[in-house]
Amino acid sequence: METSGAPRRLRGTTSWLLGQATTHAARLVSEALGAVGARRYHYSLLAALDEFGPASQAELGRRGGLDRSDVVATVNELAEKGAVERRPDPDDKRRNIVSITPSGVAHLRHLDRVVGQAQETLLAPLSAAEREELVRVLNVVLEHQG
Amino acid sequence: METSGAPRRLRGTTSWLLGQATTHAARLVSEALGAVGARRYHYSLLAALDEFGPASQAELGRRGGLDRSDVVATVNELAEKGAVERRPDPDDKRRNIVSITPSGVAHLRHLDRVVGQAQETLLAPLSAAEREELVRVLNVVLEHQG
DNA sequence: CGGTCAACGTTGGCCTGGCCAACAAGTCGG
DNA sequence: CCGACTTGTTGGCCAGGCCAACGTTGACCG
Repeated sequence: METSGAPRRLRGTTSWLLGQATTHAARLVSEALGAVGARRYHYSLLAALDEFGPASQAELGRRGGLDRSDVVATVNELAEKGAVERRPDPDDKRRNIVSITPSGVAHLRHLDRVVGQAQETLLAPLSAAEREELVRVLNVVLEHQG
Repeated sequence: METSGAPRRLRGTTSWLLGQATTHAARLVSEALGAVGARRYHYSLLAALDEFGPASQAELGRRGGLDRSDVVATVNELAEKGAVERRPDPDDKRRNIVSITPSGVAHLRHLDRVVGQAQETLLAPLSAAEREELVRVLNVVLEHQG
């Protein structure tokens, strides 16, 4: 075994790097959202509605990778805020149709700015080119996974 | 406001991208570790010991960003497995000195491979150059944050 | 020397995020 | 009409990250 002298640079391992970076980024975003009284799920759900339009809760869950049960809670909270409207689907009595309200859109815009700012501080040390490359690479990774 | 017609590409937002990528990466690593009965903390702590040598629990916590209380639990579990040894510090009765055992080193090597494999599947769609660049950029970001 | 403050290990608890199981109500294909 | 499936909902589990408190011990300063 060559575990004798020099300390190994596990920290330099990509996997660990990823772990560090991910937790860091996740915390930044969560904190930013928490500061304005929102959670990740709120943002995810509002964004999905804004992007793809009204949908049933199950469909919303599929869009954002949320569990059905979590969609219930999130829609409840957003509905209380008036950011979202939940009404029964006349064509399928099992379903609720969830749609974003104008107030919800405004709220989403706000969250957009907040999250964008968090990302700004995170990526501060990177040049414009590096950021672009990072975004591109991350997109590749994500799309590949489905 | 130009929020009229076309759906916006929120998903393309870097912040959201980061969110997606982070959760995805975190899950991959956690699953890989869980498959061999380990957790993030175990890996983190073993790596810190292997890299920097024996230390008190508080010091270990600082190295890996773990809370003191979590270090206690993790050391307990690792000690039961025989991967780690905890003995009182003769020079400072407040402290315990935690050191990694040969078996622990072997265990760590195993975890290294497991985590590396997870990362391999994550980064599969990337070219060697892209991976290098990704690692470099992530390092920059992390170092900048401290 | 005594007293004060800080660090240590430990216990216990909280909140969040992600997940799963079960259920009743509803839909749909055969 | 019957079985298989979907939907919304409730309840619960486990992990991760954090914080508060406590008793013990050490360092420092008057």
